[in-house]
Amino acid sequence: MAHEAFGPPLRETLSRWKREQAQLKASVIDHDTEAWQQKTDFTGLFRVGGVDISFIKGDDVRACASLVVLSYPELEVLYEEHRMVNLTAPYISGFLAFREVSFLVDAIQRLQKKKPDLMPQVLLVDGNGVLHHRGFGVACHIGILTDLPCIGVAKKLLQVDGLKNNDLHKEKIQHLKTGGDTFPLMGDSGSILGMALKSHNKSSKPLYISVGHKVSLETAVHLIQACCRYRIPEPIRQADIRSREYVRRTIELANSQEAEKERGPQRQREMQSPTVSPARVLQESAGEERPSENPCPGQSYEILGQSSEAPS
DNA sequence: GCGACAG
DNA sequence: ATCTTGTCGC
Repeated sequence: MAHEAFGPPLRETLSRWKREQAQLKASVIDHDTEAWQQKTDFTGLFRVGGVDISFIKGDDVRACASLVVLSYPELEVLYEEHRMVNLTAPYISGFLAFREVSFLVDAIQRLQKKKPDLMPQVLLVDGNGVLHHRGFGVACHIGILTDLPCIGVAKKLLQVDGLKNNDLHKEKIQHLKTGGDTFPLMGDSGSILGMALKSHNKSSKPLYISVGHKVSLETAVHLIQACCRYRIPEPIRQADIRSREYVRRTIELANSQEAEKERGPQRQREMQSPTVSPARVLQESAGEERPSENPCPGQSYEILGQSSEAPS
C-alpha cells in the first residue's frame, strides 16, 4: 500500500515553478535596508521571527506549520502559533518553497491581523536563500511574498554552482575554531553564495547561512551568531521544538478521541456536549478565523499592505 | 550504473 | 523531514 500522496511531479509543473522563481528573483534585495542593521550591536532590533514545519511519520499530507517571535537580545518567546495543514506538493530539492511557503505566509498574515505590534523585524527560515539552484530558495521566496527581511539557515550544504561537500570542504570545517568563525561559499560563478558558520563553540557541524531578502550576508551571519545559544538559532529552534510538541499532543488527542468513539459514541455526546477543536484546546494563540481559500497563492505581492507609496 | 537530494 | 536510548563529556 505504498500510494504516493502526491502525483508525480509533471515536467510542466516544474517548468512553471522555475519561471516563477526566475520572475520573483528579480525583486530580491541582497543588502541591508533597515536602520537596526547598520549598528554592529543591532540597536533598534527587538523582534526576531522563526518558522518551521514539522511532519508526522506515517503521514505524507498532514503537517504542522509554526511561527514564533522572540525578543532580542533576550531571545524569549513573545508569540507562537501552530496550525495543522494539508500539504499539496511533495518535497523536491530546489522547490522546497512550493511545498511549505504558502502556509508560512498565511501564519505571517494572521500575525499581522491579530498582533501587528509583534511582527518580527527579521525572519529566520529553515533552508537556503540565494544559495540555491536558481538563486531563489525558500528564504528568498518568503521574503518577497511578505516583504520581510529574511535569512536562510540550512543545516546541510546544498551542492549547487560547483559547491561540493568534499574533503576540501570538510577540511575547511575542521579549521573553524570558535563560535562565530566562518568561511565563504564561493560558486563557480565567482560570487559568494553564503557562509559556513560555526554557530557554537562545540558544534562540529556548521550552519550554512545565505541572504533571503533585505539583509546583507555579513549582517545575516552576525545576527545568526547573536541568536545562537546552541547550534540552531533560537527562533528556529523554538519553532521546531514547539511545533513537534504540538504535533505530539495533537496525535495523542486524536487517538484518545478515536478510542472514546469506539467505546461509546452515545455516551461521548452526553459527557462533552460542546465539541472543542484540538487547535483551540492546545494552543490559545492559534488563529481565530475559519480556514479561508487563497484565490491565487504565489501571485500576491505586498500581502501585508506595507507598500511605501504615499497617498495620492 | 552512480551520485545527489535545503526540508 | 521522521524513527530513537543511551551515552559520553563539559
